[in-house]
Amino acid sequence: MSNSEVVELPVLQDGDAAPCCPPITAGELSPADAEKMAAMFKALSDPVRLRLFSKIASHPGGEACVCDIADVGVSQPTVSHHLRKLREAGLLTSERRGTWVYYQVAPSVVAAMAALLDLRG
Amino acid sequence: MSNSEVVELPVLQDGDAAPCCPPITAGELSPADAEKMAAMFKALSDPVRLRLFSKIASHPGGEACVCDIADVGVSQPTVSHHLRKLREAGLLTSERRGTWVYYQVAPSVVAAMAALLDLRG
DNA sequence: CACCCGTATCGACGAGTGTCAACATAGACA
DNA sequence: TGTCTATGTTGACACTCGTCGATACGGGTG
Repeated sequence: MSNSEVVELPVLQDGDAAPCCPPITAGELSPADAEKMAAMFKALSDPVRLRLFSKIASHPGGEACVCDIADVGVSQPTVSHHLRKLREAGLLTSERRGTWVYYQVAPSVVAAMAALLDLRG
Repeated sequence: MSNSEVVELPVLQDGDAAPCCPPITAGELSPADAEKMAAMFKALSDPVRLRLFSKIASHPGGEACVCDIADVGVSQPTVSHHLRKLREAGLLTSERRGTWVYYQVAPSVVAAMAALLDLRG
């Protein structure tokens, strides 16, 4: 349940505070960078995953129990499936505390997302 | 070839200078907003599309002829297919000038993308 | 007009994705 | 130990997606 078995953590987490890829307008994306960025976007390209992610991100501390966010109109296994995808993409981390499992937004991701969506024009 | 037949232009272009959706950390995303945002992310969730988009975005004026960007390792019909997807997602616009077709990055998208990717963790 | 070049569309194929019901696993508690 | 609750995993299904070759369209140029 910890994240130790996650094979690859793409994008935004390479060092600690620097994004993996140059700005998209700075020049042609290398195939490798394109692959990493696409993986991140892909993880966010499903409405259910987006709602799960926003529910977690908008919780105090950027963390939430599965039981608090599971109401998105799909079955429980499907919720679990989507949370796994987000975790494998490096956007979430998970931690079991007693009976419940808590998901947290990976640190550097929040700011990047907020900046994208809060941007005026 | 003009964009007049595009059925829906999602995200980031509703008014002119305001994004369609609230910041992801501001609260739970509504199902409708999640759908719109997911459509945008989906358009960017393919490495080939990402490279095409970055090639156009990094060209002077944010515009490029297809012939200048077509070298991404896939066949010409596939390039055309991906450019259409980006256009249908509202991320690009296209215009025919004589023999060649030019694609431009939709205005508000550039800044948002750059902000996301240029952000320091 | 005929020809060539740049780009879009069509049809088909294999691979991947979202979803569910059924089952498995892990803690809490009696 | 046994049972209940919360979550993850498995297997199957329909559907979508990325890709290509073949073909069509549109505009120069001869």
